[in-house]
Amino acid sequence: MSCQEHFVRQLHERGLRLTPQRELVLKVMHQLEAPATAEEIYARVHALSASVDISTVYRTLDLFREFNLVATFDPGDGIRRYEHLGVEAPHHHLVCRACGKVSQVALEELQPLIAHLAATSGFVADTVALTISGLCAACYARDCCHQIEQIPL
Amino acid sequence: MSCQEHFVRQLHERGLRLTPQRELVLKVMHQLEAPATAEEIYARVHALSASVDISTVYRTLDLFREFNLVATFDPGDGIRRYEHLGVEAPHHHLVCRACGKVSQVALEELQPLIAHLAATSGFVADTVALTISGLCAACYARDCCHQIEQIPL
DNA sequence: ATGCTTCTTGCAATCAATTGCAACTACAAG
DNA sequence: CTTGTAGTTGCAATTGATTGCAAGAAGCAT
Repeated sequence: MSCQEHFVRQLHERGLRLTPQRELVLKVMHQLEAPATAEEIYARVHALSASVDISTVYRTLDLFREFNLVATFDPGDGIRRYEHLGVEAPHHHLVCRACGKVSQVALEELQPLIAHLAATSGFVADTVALTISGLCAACYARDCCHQIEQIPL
Repeated sequence: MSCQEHFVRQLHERGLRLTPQRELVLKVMHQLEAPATAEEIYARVHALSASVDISTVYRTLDLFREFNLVATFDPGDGIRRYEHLGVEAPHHHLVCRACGKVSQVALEELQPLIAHLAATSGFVADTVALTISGLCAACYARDCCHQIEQIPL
């Protein structure tokens, strides 16, 4: 089953409709080889059909996220990136708070934690789109006075 | 050493200054008994001194975050909450994507994961302010068709 | 105290993202 | 094919948050 067929089926399951706008955004997501901002995605959609509004792109990307067709993360600059799942295996993101570098972590590496949370509190963590902030190895080495201590009132 | 003294010392270490505005925001943070939005914090600061601008509140809260005086998280509504550390022990947040409920996880529970990341990639995760999205036990039970499958292109 | 340098502030403009609403349209039923 | 209805869109306004900049003030040295 193609991605588009899968998408149509998920739409139907929820009583939603396939529109030209949604097809265009899906097509653009397939062309992306790297995570992109909503503005970048909008630019590509706009090139295909100039009448599509950016708010429609945002709404469609939200829909894709609900359907787990895309994952989102914020590399720390406050601008959300959308990443098509299927291009790469689902993975989590480590974002360096100092240099902004984004590295990936395979799902499996977080499995013990996710299993632990499920066992202790019943919380089922999303298996896509977890973003962990911190310092990458290089920045940690540079910034050695990063003690995090408890402050008394 | 009081929180304020600690704050002044951290300011001096970076060549920054103690201003009435920063003292006010710190005072308001101490009065909070629950995480608050920037707007709520601004309202309290404004009540103490009407001339303080909201952009100053945002800048000051950013500073507090750098100093690990506050932690921030987004419970899923797109509005950031600021939480004074010291009122409660530092902790991570589990945010339910369906009902918005926020539960807390002690630092220790994530220690194995953090240690694992440090060992494999050298990435030092922040020990405050990690937010994990997912479904709480109740919503998971209700929403049973949450399969996250890999979509072929 | 006084002056000087550098940081900080308030203001307004801006940015990314969301939302209300009326016009429009996908699509199933007849 | 036609119709009806509920989902969808474009537009404009709005929201939460950030930023550029000139005026102002903290804090150090004299």
